[in-house]
Amino acid sequence: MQYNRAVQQLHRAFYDRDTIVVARELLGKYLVHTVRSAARVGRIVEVEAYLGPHDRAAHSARGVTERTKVMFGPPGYAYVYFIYGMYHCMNVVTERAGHGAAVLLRALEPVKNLEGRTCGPGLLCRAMAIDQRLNAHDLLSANFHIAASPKAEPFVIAKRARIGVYYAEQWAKRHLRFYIRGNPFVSRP
DNA sequence: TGCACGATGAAC
DNA sequence: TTCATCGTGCAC
Repeated sequence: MQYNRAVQQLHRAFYDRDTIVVARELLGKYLVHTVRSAARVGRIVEVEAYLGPHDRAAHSARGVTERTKVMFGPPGYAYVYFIYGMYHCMNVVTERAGHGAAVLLRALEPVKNLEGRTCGPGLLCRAMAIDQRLNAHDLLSANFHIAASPKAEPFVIAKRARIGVYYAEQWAKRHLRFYIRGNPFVSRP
């Protein structure tokens, strides 16, 4: 894989924009986590946008807490949380500090050094070796970041309702899940 | 200090 | 449809 971090790593300004725009543009980008000098790389094929405290489905809807404070921090940081007693989920914090928005990464297409399934937020974190230790980690770093893909292949973006947020009333119905149409690694096409 | 439940995934 | 499994948030 041709890869030049200096050229391809996304900058802070990428994340400091409207959350839906960031969510859509994260599709096709490469998530990179280097573990024991081996770069694990996956192409992002499915995401969900969580818009802020007004979004009833977002963790930030409960306000600033010990867990959600990262979501209210500056953009371009990882928000990693533990769920159902066994899985981790990874988000990318968006918009300016205090806003409380983030994009959940739901599925990856394996590119390099990935073993096991990567379709679904829990499996994705397991394959990428992402856990609580990476919570609040800056994504503008050498070992953990997101980069533009070396060869941008064209794709069509599909949008659907988010998964597992049935309790969020009208917010449960909004089409804030985005994925690459036809990609076999999407968790729920 | 206790307890209900969840941005999941796998089995049945 | 059910269950594993435990941190978080809020009630008491």
